[in-house]
Amino acid sequence: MTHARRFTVIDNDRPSVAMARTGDATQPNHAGRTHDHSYSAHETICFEGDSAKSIYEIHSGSVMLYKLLPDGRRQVVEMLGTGDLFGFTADGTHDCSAETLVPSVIRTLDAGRTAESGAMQAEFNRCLIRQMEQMHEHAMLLGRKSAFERVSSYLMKLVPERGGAKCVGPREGADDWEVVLSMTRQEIADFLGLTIETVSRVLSEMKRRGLIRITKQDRIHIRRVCDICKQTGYH
Amino acid sequence: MTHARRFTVIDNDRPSVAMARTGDATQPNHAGRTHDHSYSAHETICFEGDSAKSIYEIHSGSVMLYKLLPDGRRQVVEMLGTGDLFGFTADGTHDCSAETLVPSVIRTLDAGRTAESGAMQAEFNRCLIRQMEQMHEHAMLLGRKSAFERVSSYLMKLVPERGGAKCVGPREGADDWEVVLSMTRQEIADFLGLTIETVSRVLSEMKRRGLIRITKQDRIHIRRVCDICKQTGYH
DNA sequence: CGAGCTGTTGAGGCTTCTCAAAGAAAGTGG
DNA sequence: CCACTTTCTTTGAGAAGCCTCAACAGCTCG
Repeated sequence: MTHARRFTVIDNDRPSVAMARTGDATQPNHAGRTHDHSYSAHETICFEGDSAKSIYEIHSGSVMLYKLLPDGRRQVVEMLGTGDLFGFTADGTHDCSAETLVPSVIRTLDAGRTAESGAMQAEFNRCLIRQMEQMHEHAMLLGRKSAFERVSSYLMKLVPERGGAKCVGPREGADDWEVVLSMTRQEIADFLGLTIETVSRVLSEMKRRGLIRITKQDRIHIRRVCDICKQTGYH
Repeated sequence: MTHARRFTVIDNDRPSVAMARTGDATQPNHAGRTHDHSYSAHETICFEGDSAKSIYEIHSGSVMLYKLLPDGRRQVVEMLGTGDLFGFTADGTHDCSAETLVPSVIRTLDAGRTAESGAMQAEFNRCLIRQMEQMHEHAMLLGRKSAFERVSSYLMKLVPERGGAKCVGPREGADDWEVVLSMTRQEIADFLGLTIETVSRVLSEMKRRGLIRITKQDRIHIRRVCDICKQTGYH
């Protein structure tokens, strides 16, 4: 068996914080039934298995979606950012839990209403397609990449406009970059299908090789972006 | 390592089995711009990187989508069946290759046209949401399950109405079932993020434990479905 | 300043992979 | 219909990678 720290649903259970939140501007915007809701970092928006009454739009901030196995193994299946939608369901219940990574404003769209609007359908469609392509890429990472490649791929996701097909190539002069991690090591591990120790070891090894400097725990300075990119498995 | 080979596309406008499937958002309007093509087993429908001119609908049969790394590592990211759609793209090129697993009839929908129809958008979204939920589940499998759990999960996918949330439970009397594999060991391995040897070893181990009998290479008799289900990680 | 987290490092073990070879099954041509 | 080739599958032995367990270090906050 693989995998490490086990989560229990209890660990993540702090809905009261979210509920107690105040100052939510209720904006009648789209089809009439939307609310904006502010969350601080690491708050749960919805739980796997909850009956789904809404679709959520990330107005600002970022969110991770994850699933749990009964024994507590966790897999973070998606990382989403501003403009992304989540909470779609085929059968009326959410298949994932959703948790903020940073302070975020989440717009709640009434699920029944939204289906009526054609423009919104098209927007849903665009968003789902983009997310689906990311899932395909993530499946490749989880199924076929080494720990080193996984962490490298993760870092590259955090460097804007670099990596992948539409990479703009190294900047003139210095090709360094500082990424800010909004996830803990545990969350990164659960995203990459690794253990926390392995993530830590890979980062230490990168440090040893002079590829990165860890300035603060959540700040990683990449000496040359291209060097990390070459470790992602795509070169 | 890759099995990608191009075959000649045979034109064949055979009347459709799947047509009765649902209310036909797919059938009438854009009749000017759809074609049905017949493929035999293990033919490639489109390649990763191809410019995407169409969306495909599986009229009958089944299809796998896969991605390759430059060094030849392959990940099968989705398995699709009758009624499923694929070939959606965010940037104009296919992010996956698609290959039939069994003889299949594939309907080609002109990508430009389809965007106009609201009914079709809704159908696309339904399909994407279902596929997205499957991707989430697959990410869990790839990131967190052991080889034994992966193969068990795979077998359960092939037993109708069993496993997952909407499992109907064991039948009265015998709880056995024979599944027909439409994938080779290599394809199964690439789907499950394992090697062909590991898949083979797990199946042999299941045989040794009396959980299954392999009647032909592509036919597996499950002695008691519940026993396999208990090995999927969900119990 | 100590408690409580989060992250790092080490030693050892287990699962899965790699490499190699042999055994079935399926396709081919005489 | 049978030898032959090719492809697919199974099995074994050994290695590698990642995980588990355990202890320690560093940061944060009262």
